[in-house]
Amino acid sequence: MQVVEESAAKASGAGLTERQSAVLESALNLLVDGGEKAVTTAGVARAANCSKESLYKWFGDRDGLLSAMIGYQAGKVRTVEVRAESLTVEGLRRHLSAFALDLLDVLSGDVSLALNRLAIGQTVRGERRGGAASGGATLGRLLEERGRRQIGRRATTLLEAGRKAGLLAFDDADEAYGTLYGLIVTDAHLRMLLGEDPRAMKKEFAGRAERAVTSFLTLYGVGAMADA
Amino acid sequence: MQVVEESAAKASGAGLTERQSAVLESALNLLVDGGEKAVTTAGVARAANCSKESLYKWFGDRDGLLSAMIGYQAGKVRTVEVRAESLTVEGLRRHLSAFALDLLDVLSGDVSLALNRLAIGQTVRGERRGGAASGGATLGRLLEERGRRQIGRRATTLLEAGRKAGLLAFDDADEAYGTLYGLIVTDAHLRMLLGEDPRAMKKEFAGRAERAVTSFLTLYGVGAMADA
DNA sequence: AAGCTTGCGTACCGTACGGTACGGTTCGGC
DNA sequence: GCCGAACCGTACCGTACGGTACGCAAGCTT
Repeated sequence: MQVVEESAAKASGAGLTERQSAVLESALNLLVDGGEKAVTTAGVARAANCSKESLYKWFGDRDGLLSAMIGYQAGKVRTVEVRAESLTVEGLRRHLSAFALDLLDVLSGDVSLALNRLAIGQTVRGERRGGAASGGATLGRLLEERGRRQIGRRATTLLEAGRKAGLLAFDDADEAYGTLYGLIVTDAHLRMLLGEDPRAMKKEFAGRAERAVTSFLTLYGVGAMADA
Repeated sequence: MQVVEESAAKASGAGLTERQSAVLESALNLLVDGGEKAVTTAGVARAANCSKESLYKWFGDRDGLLSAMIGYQAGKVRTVEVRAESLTVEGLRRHLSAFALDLLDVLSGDVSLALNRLAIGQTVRGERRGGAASGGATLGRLLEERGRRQIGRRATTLLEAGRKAGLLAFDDADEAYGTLYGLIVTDAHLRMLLGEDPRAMKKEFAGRAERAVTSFLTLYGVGAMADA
């Protein structure tokens, strides 16, 4: 039994045909420059040259579509695993700076901002609205799991490597990561979510990243690390 | 010419009668436990026992109503000016801790979270949607001006006082404040915006504030400040 | 007491959107 | 060459909401 559907299809996300991925891509574009209200079922269908009926067949629901959009986008972000061996002072600093820049780049991305706005807009009082199609995971949680946690893992492994190499000192890796995150991002993310122009902020990213890393090393670096 | 309207009316906000303030209060309650979609003109009218016609007469528009809600709530937050004279080492630390706790309390408040979600939900790609009634200020900008900046001023004056007393060392007060903000808040605000239960996080606020202040003093404190 | 303003309650209209149904078309399999 | 599945395009339905209009009661001003 030769299953064509499996050989030809299956893009990045979990069990999505190419067609469906293309549709989600269109939907994301729509979301990016129109906000949530621009993502109407008719609008997506028109933009993607597909029928509403297919949308409902594939995603079940408008909420299902939104969830799929988040899942799809999150699936595209692959965090580069850092090879932590042979970590030198300068190497750690470089890796931290690279991480800081990557983090700022991700957070300031058009799609990321749009999806965060979407998820936040759906959120109500600690509970989330709208039942997602695939198993009850909600948009906010989804975004947190697939985005934040994912990128956090990369950072914590880096920090652990630094500690193991005797370059960093901390008790709780998550706490240290929290500090690093705060130093890097401060309120930039929220300001962008509220509408501040990301392009204007991107110019400051390099300096911001450097300062954050320097401060972080001052706080958690061992010995002469801070001066590196 | 004895103007009754002025003697009897005018609550906290700019030119709002008591009745209107009461209506806005109802609307805020509605927003807090229903999200933006719960704030319908009919719903607000019903909750506040007023007519839709009055709503439109007073606020002109649904967007005007939303703007008024933000302005009203922002008007209620009065930041306590710190008397910066006679600043001691311990005093500075206490003030910083108090600020940190206040900040976390404000950001985790139900109304604050709801309004931030509202403003973020209205935001699209650097521009803001929906023309506010009063002069074109938009929701995101409004929230930023009246909330963030306001509370930021309190912090920067405190930091300036610390520097003048020779307890802190920094070049740019805003930059130092940014660092302080990041250390205190990290990603807690965003997590709450995405639906994390604020009550669960509030338990960690005290410890979080202390750690943040200690770190901040390590970075910017002069001499033995950090050990205070 | 008459008149006017204010504002409540309700009914109403237009529109936009989520969701469904149906006819027509393309494409792979027999 | 025929069949069925998938899918497009569109038309359709119900509902919900923003915004407006009208009728009517309460509280002033004169």
